[in-house]
Amino acid sequence: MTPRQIMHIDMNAFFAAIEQQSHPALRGQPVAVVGSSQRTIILTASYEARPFGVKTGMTLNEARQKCPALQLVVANNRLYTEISRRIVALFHHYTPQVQVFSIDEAFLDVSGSLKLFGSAERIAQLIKAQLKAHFGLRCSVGIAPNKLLAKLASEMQKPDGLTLIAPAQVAAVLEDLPIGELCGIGRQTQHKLEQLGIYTCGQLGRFSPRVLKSRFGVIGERLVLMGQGVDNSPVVPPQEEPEVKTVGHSMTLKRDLEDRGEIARFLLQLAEMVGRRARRYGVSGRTITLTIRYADFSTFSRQQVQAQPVSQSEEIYRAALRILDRLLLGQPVRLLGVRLSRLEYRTRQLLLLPEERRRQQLTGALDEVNDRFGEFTLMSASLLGVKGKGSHVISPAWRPEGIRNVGVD
DNA sequence: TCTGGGGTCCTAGGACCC
DNA sequence: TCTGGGGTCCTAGGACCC
Repeated sequence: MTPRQIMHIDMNAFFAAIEQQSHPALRGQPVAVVGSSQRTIILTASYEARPFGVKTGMTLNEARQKCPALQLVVANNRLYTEISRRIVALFHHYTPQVQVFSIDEAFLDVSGSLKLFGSAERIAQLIKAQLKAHFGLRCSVGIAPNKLLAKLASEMQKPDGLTLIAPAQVAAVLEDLPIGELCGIGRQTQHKLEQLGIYTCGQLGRFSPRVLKSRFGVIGERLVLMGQGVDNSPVVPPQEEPEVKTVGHSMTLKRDLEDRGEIARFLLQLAEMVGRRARRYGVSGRTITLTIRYADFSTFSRQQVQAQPVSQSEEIYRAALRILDRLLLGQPVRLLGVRLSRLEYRTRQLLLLPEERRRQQLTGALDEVNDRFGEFTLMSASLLGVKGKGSHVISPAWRPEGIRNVGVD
């Protein structure tokens, strides 16, 4: 069996680069894209800002301290989404096997396209040239026999990189590579592995799967394979991706709240956002989860199962409120979240009572107006007292459609 | 002005049933 | 007074990704 040729494409400083393209004055400047709310963080830093130490996840204060000349730009989600869609369309010129991994990352299986275009490297060069010509954007490309290694390869050269890992090079590349470099091994797992004396992928690949399984459960066996660079997971195009399993929204409040009435109004806002998206997907769900983060950042959640699946904002709101009513709040609340899960995709229109159907139709019309004119153009009366819109910032992890599928099968 | 927001998957314990 | 077990559903938390 000939090895697959998998490509991972990572747009370099995607949001910041787009802003620099649309605002020439920002070109060559240290730029950071941030959310619109007050308690936001750095979403993306341009390559001019990175040498100062400005990084994703930083607070604005910290970033400004490190780089006083930093230009802050509020994220323009619609623009990023549109450009992402056009870039994915460009990828489809080279293969139908495109997996959108996030708004700025994709996997391409080009194994079937080599005869047409010559080689994977050639395809990468063509894509890079087109991204530069059409969008003025750079990317880092990794080419390898599987997704795990392609992703690793694309990380190796930034910005504007093109890195190949041929099957014969895999063992040498991994031997001394720190385990934390692999997608799927985060800080906690890295720390636990290090306690076992495992620091490099080479060591991980030689470790006993049985011992790791006893410590890590199912992923233990996978970890050894990852250390060996083995990953048979396919590139999954959007139409084959599994259905979304949960729909939720959360928001960090402008200031910490103690008043239950105020908290309830934000819950209504979140329930409305969740309900509207659920209805747009055509789903309803039986489980509603309320998440609370206290001022000290400790976070917990409580859930409630409904007798029937729901998608109406009001029902979601009432469930969230019932959960809140049972809680004794120990501290001021910093963040609120509402999530709908155990989703069902059947819309059982025929089973509805006439009254319920009328209400659904009304909600549908409300959704349509909101979709066209933006969040909260129309809303329940009790929401009118809430100042400001939902910030609705998307992160680079946002995807145009479908859901993420990390993992090594 | 310390620390966003959207997801998936796994685990562990308890309730409950046969 | 003894201390089975398998299965499912539910809950809460934590690790991971961008």
